Amino acid sequence: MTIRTRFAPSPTGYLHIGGARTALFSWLYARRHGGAFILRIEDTDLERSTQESVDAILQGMDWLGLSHDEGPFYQSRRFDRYKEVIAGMLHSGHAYHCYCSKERLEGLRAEQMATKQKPRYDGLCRHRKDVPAGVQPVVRFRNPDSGAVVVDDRIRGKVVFENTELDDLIIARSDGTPTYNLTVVVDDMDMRVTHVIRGDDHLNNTPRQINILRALGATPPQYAHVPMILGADGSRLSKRHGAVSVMQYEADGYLPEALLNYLVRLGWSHGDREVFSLQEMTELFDISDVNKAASTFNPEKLLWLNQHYLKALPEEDIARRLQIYMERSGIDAGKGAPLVEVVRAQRERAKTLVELAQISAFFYQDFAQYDEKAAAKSLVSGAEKPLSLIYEKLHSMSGDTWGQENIHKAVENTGAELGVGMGKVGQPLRTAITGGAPAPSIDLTVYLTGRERALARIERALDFIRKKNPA
RNA sequence: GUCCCCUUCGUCUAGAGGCCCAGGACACUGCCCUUUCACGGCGGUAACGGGGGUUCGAAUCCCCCAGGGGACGCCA
Repeated sequence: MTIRTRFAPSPTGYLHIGGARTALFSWLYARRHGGAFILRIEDTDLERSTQESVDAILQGMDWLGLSHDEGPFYQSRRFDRYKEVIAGMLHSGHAYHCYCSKERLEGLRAEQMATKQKPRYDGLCRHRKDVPAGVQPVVRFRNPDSGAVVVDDRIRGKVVFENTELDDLIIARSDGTPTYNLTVVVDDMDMRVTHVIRGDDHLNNTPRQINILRALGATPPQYAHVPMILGADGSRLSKRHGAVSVMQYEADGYLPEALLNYLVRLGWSHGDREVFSLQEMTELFDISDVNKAASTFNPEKLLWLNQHYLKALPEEDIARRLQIYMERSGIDAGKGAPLVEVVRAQRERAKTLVELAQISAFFYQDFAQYDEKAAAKSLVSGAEKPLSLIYEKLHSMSGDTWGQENIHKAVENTGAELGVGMGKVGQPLRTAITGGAPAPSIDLTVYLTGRERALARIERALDFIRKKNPA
């Protein structure tokens, strides 16, 4: 039997971290077994579903590289099918019309809570023969009232629910539209989904869904409920814990490789291994190796992985991506050293692409002002001589002598001629060129900045020193 | 409140009765490398929620408690 998994988000917001991880697990499981990964948009709640959310989810999946084989299917376009199923259930007696008002239901709930009972529908309309006038009824599933349902979960093991704990849930609203518990069941059945991998907030829905499936004469799929991802304070991950939208991470300069790697390690592991490419996780991942306990989202580790990939991926690849971030911050990387060379020189100094763009900006455009600390430390009166001398040496270099090695010699000679250490030359020069930003070795930094730009920066530094220390 | 689930360093986790006075990773931290910032190398601090069993022996099995999370909607 071919493995078929699905990711079924409801388009009421962006693709968040938790959703991305369940999507990843489903995707990995399907890929691992040469199966199919289905994308389904659960938009039966017409009030809350939006096209923007659909787009955001699609965009997030695309950025992560979690490609689907079938879909996206929209539940809102399958209403006829659901109506057909509901009619059948009504006909067979597995469902019935309920005319109870919302007020009665609310009262019932309040009463049950007050007497410390689990709130549930009392079944008043189960055997109702009359049809109250002027009331648009909902449709309820007639849940078995005895026995138990065993959910044999691939992650949790066997979980038993007594049918007496379950009530008759609404499968169609009074306006005739179907609800979640009916649509998932029908779709998973129609789409021949073999493994339902989803958040464990759905574990409690599972016995109801199994009952509906049985009423429909279908065989329930395999279930795997993955634990939730919590924020640092132990509560459900939300906006106040920082970024939760997958695309926010893209905006912040994270690499999808890093996010995927971080996510897969949340609740899953393979020995002591920490780094996995998508290819590697596909080979190693198994749903039954997923942990049962919820895990806390840790931004620092994500950052570490991001830096790891910034260092490990091919430099041309990083350069190509960096280009986009340079453009976003208004830096024209066309005017100056090839971006690949800058990436090679700078990448171990940044944790995100945004940061990499920031610390590399000085190669392509003048900085607004010096870093205060750096200027106070190195752009002092004693730096005037070394700067003037290195200026002359650099100035005398022409297009074909302008190279890292010659610059290195020039810096060395400047120090030697003035009888001072490398620090007395290198430090001021560094600040003059970079303004105080983190940078590679001084010769490489000067070289990549380019002759004209470097000379202009030294002049600027000399001006700065003279203004601060009038003769 | 009721039902369901969970519980190893601050965090992610390894561990499926002796290999564990508990291993790896992030973070933190000491030293080394480095006349910037980083990278890197070598160390360090730090955990089996509590209580009962079972067993020659328990982080691993059983029970109870506590704590946390989830569900209880004409949301998904």
